[in-house]
Amino acid sequence: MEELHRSGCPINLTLEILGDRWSLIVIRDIMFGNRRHFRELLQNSQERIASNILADRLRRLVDRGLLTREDDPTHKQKAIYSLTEMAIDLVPLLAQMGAWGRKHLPVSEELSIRAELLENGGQALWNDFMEELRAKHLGKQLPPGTPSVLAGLTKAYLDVLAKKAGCSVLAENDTGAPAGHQGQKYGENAV
Amino acid sequence: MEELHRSGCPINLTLEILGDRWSLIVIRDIMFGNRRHFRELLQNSQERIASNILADRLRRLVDRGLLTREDDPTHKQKAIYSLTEMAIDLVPLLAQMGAWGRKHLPVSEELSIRAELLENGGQALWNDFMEELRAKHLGKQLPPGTPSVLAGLTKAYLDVLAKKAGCSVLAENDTGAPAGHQGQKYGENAV
DNA sequence: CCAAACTGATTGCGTTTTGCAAGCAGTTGA
DNA sequence: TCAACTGCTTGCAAAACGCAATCAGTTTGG
Repeated sequence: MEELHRSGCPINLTLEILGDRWSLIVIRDIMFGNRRHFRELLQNSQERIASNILADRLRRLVDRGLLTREDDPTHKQKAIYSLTEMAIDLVPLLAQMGAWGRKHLPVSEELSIRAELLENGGQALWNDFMEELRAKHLGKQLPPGTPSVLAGLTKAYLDVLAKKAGCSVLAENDTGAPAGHQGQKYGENAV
Repeated sequence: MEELHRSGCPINLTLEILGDRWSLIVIRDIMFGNRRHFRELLQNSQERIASNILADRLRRLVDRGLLTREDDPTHKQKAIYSLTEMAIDLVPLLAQMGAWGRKHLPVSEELSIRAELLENGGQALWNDFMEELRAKHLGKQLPPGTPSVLAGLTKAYLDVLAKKAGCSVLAENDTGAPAGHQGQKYGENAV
């Protein structure tokens, strides 16, 4: 019988799985960047993850039940990585991490807009986003006509990018409405 | 000019500070265990942190603005470590980590009771707890008569311990009221 | 039909971090 | 005076990390 865990504390057990500098980066990219293949994760990585580290983390996350790996029917060599319910449940944690980082660390504007929207949307937005992830990764059916949270986040990100670029070229990207706002469905900082 | 950060993403920047297996354990013990001295952190550590790792983490956390270190006036060699506002702001993150661990990992009953209370208390309880931490670590004044959140969490922990011990000796620790409940101030799973 | 590009990785190798045990100089309290 | 306590440091082996190059099989474009 081997010593499996340092302690039974929930925070410690969570750290034993997620307590390194790459695991949550990989999950973030799959979750918010919709990267489902090895090369997508490797080449679009903002933080330039090394391929051996990526391979190791994907293996570990599959082992530990946060990801599943399946063959891509369109390509005999391709693997598709999907989030499990366990990983989808990390949405509130990632939202809190983003909020804390935004408040205390030197974040860049374009990369923090999604964190800001997620923070302001509160639990209601997180729940909608998690339902969307369940549809995308677990095959769960979604009510038709459901607006995509991820699309909203991505649009806001691109709008900031365009605006920043526009400052030095042409400021022509304003649509009139503030980026990312979708009516009044989600409260600002709901408690 | 050196490369300081892998990217400006809030989640990444947070991981650059907290993304290891010990930093949040140290903060947890100072925050919930009220350990303020090196030896307290070393010897009461559930996870048996090594002294060189502890020394390194304390130094790093002070460097990065999460802790302060000051001399203890009662002992020329003693150092007192205190949380900064930056660290106190981690309460919601730690609460989410605890909630996730409780849901998905093999936590022990006595070590997860505090996480459960913190989760059920929601933002309102977190705010009260943070105010209490500001009083303890930053010298902020608290309205007189304020009940201690930490005391409630600790009592619940000890009650579970006593009940577990009592099962094999004498089951005499029940007070009638469920452990940790303090009237109806904090909602269950408020959204 | 063949070469180029793409697929998910693996290998080699040097550096950094971790983990464990022991030790240390100064301080305190009995 | 002396044992216990204070915040660490040191030495050393093992593991993890990070980088660059590479690999074999698959698909695609000409």
